Amino acid sequence: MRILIVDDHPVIIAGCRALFAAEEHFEVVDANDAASGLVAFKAHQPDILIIDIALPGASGLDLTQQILLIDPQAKIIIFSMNDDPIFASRALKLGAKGYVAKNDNPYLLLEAVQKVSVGGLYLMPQMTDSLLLNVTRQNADPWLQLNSRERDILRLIGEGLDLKEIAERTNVTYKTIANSCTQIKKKLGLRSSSELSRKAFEYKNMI
Amino acid sequence: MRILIVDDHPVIIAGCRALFAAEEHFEVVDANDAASGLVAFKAHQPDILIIDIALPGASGLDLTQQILLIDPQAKIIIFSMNDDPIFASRALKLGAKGYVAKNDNPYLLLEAVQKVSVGGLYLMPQMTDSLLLNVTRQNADPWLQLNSRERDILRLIGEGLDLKEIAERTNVTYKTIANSCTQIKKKLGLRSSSELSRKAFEYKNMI
DNA sequence: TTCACTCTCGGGAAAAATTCCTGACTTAGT
DNA sequence: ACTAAGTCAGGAATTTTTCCCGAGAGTGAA
Repeated sequence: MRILIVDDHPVIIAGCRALFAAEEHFEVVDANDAASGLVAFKAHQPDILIIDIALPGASGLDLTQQILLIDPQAKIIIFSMNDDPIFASRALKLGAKGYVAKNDNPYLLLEAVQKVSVGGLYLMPQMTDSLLLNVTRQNADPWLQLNSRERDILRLIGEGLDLKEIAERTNVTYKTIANSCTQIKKKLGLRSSSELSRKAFEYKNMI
Repeated sequence: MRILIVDDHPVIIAGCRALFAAEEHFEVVDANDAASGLVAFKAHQPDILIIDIALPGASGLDLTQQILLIDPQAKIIIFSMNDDPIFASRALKLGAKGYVAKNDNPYLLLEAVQKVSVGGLYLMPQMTDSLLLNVTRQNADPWLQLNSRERDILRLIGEGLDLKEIAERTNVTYKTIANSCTQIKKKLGLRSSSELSRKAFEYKNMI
């Protein structure tokens, strides 16, 4: 079974390689950003992909979407620093087949690979509960309440632009942006623009 | 030679173990937060410590200080996600003997261990230049310009408190906090409270 | 002690950002 | 064509932030 690991931290790749080296029948290839990940996917036709979210440039979730456009059957496991279940939820919605957080036992990654390789889904145990809760109440993911312009603004805030710069960039008035920000804060339940800015940064790979 | 690795991501520890397993004469022990790192330090008396910065609870820089209080000769290498030279600068000032970023070749870590074990210092190549620049101009590290209350405020902002909450917590007026924030922004060259909040969060392990 | 200096704390007023309310305009559905 | 819904933006009120200033505490030297 061929596994493609996409991660910008070589030591993580080394850790994964060590994990799979202990097992039989695994062949590992790697890439360290989304662009070369896509190239490696086409070149090596891996059975399973293990993709980090926070990559330089395009995020691992972007890469996931690109790969699923090429091969809707691709088996992708997201392996991320972030243990917020909202990331797992987003990843699964995009079509990933598994989610494992890096601060958990790497053995879970092996479990995930085995489960996903036979067509299953895999989620870290502690994620399933909160995720099920989210699924039962409709729209517990507040990010989905944002419209496309609000999402654009959020992304630009995440990149560090201030409202004036965003207004210029998007060719709308400062007032409009300010009003939209008020909306965004309301929808996401944030109390200040500082909190907004921090969330935008924290979740920029997901927006 | 005994090495203690302190990192909250098991896969990183696995990567490091794989790295050292390929060499002779290394014995690796690990811990996954600052508290158990300190315990492991006392228990195993390692020759070299490899410490992550972003640990849950107390940061790796806190742990570095604690360990150096116990043994000023301890040989500590900081191994962090963060490639901002200001972290390296801070780490060395605190008494760490080396700094390697995780997004670089793990082989550098081996180099660092070898250099530090014989009493040297080790810095990633791309850090030395900007660090030397910082040393030549005095006080290029703007964080040092902050007084202790400003630092407190910055830390509380990093924890997500707003100015009113900080005022209550520290028993000073909202006005005073607001004025101090203005000062902090000026000293650090930040343009908005959003930027301040984000920096406070990003650098909270360093303040 | 007394003077000079510095630092901390916080008030007042001006400036800037944010919010709430509103209306004009566009687009889609019936 | 007529509602319904969504987008854009202005006015006015409100809140936050800045700038300037002064009172008081602490320090050190003559």
